[in-house]
Amino acid sequence: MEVVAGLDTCVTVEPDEARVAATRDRLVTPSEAARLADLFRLLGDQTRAQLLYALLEAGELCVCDLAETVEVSDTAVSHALRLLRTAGIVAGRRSGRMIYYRLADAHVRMLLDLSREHLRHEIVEG
Amino acid sequence: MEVVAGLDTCVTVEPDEARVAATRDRLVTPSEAARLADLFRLLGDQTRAQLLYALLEAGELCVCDLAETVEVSDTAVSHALRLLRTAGIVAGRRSGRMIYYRLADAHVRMLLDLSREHLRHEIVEG
DNA sequence: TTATCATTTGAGTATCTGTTCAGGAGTTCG
DNA sequence: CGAACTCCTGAACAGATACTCAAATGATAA
Repeated sequence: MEVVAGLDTCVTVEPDEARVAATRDRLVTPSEAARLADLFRLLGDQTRAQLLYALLEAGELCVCDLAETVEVSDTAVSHALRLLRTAGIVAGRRSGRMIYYRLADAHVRMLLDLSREHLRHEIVEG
Repeated sequence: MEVVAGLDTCVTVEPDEARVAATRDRLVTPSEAARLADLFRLLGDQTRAQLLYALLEAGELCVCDLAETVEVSDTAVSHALRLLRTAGIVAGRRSGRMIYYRLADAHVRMLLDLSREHLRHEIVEG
């Protein structure tokens, strides 16, 4: 806990190296953080978020109904769904000309639920 | 449930207008979705995610320790923290020259926890 | 005071991203 | 077959974004 010499960052105080090392051990690894960030980034777009919450409510919707619900173009929905599909967040089922999409990940469903509650409580509490 | 005429999208099948309208009623509003997307977007960056998970483990860390833990520049950490601080996700406490940051939102803490579990289970299950 | 340290801020820049547009692939029906 | 419909794909463009660098702020110590 003494002063450490010869480094370039805040080295004159105690909880430095030991604390950083201890935290880094239990921490998510950089690649885990990258994967988590990838997941959050997919939810972090208004169009995709609306699509996911629509699927959360309706269970299953085709692209054109999703486009109408969210009020964006079919093409934009299709691009958005491709990202979500590639990540395993949604899955599609073909029926004739239509493709019905649904949520395909229980954990994501929980994340959507939890954060919606977060928002509603936040509004109440101010 | 009959065929509806005179519209521009998939109108030849049943669950169209009624289903869209019903979904849209119970749905999060566009502005709610925007706020939720804003929240997720903040978590959707590797640097910020690592910072948040570091704070989740350590409880409280100063900027320079965060920079060392996450291995990015102090300036980049400061920019990242400003976004998180503005959104109310983290809060800072000044002590001398240092500013110690901590998680400031219980719901975000739950989101971080839940999604970390999601990742670890996903890896086990394939 | 001056010097040093921790953090912040603003500008500049390169990269990423979400949309639109035009066209293609797959399906159904006449 | 061809027409109509649903959906997907790729290119291109505008806007967002995350970093670096240089400079400023706030605090401690000599």
